[in-house]
Amino acid sequence: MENQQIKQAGLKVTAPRVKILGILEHSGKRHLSAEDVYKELLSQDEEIGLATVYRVLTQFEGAGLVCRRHFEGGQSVFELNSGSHHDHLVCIKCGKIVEFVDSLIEDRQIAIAAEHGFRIEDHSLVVYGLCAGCQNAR
Amino acid sequence: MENQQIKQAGLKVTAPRVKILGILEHSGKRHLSAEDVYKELLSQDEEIGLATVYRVLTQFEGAGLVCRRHFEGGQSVFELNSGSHHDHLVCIKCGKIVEFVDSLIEDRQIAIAAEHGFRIEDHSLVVYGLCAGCQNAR
DNA sequence: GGGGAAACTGAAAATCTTTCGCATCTTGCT
DNA sequence: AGCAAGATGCGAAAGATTTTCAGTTTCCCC
Repeated sequence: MENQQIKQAGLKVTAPRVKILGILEHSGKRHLSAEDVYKELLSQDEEIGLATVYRVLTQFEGAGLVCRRHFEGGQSVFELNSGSHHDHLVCIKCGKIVEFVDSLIEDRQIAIAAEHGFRIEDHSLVVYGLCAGCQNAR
Repeated sequence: MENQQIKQAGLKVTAPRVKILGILEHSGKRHLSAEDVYKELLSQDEEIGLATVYRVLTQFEGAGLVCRRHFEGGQSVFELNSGSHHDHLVCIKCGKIVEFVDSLIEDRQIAIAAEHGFRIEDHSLVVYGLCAGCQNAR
């Protein structure tokens, strides 16, 4: 259960952390902004401040439990770290997010970085477009 | 000259716009934050407010003259739209930015988007790492 | 070449997201 | 239970960007 993951991350098991991890695991969406998490907590009548949400999410990120993504639009979104890296397809109209992995692209990135003398630490590929539903909707 | 580009964008030709476009074209760097542009204006003794810099850059973006990029680190950077799309390699230590284009990756993106029913509008691929210089520096 | 409406601008105030400061609680260990 | 380290909540602060508003400028037409 959640407590183990938190403990293994070297963090104390506290109510806010357990709640937040629970929300990340059981909310319908895989990608939540800090604000989303906060609203969800409020709707559950939890007395947890927004500052704590940010702090906890940042700690979880440091511990490798979640990943922080900076899509367009100002705020960051967090998602549970599912182990494998993946990229995103984001619908600019409805916000729908599809994850994908493509080893061909990954390989090319490595090759390109090498050509320029870079050692890759991380990367972010986001494709913005209209999903099938939104293309028809207009 | 700059005036034509501004006029063609449907914007009035004003001193701030001409100056800012000039800076984007003639400053050494291709990637400038609003703050960078503002500082450059100050160093030229121009009486142009930061708000105007943001307004102008946003208008230029809407007109397709420049592209706005959201790299990690809070602030956006703007670059002249050179016509062709390209991706970026960013050094997380010194901030060095290298542009690249890879048709293999572009093609895969299109194929992947199609598989998911998306129509691509835009995309952003940023690879973060350490450039050759920074790898040695430690 | 002047008049005026629409567009533009600077400065300050307002927003928005995220982080910090600090006094007060909790957790984990003894 | 008892304590020190670590957490939390709240309000304030910070940083980036946007808006407001009143005064200015540009552009088009006569």
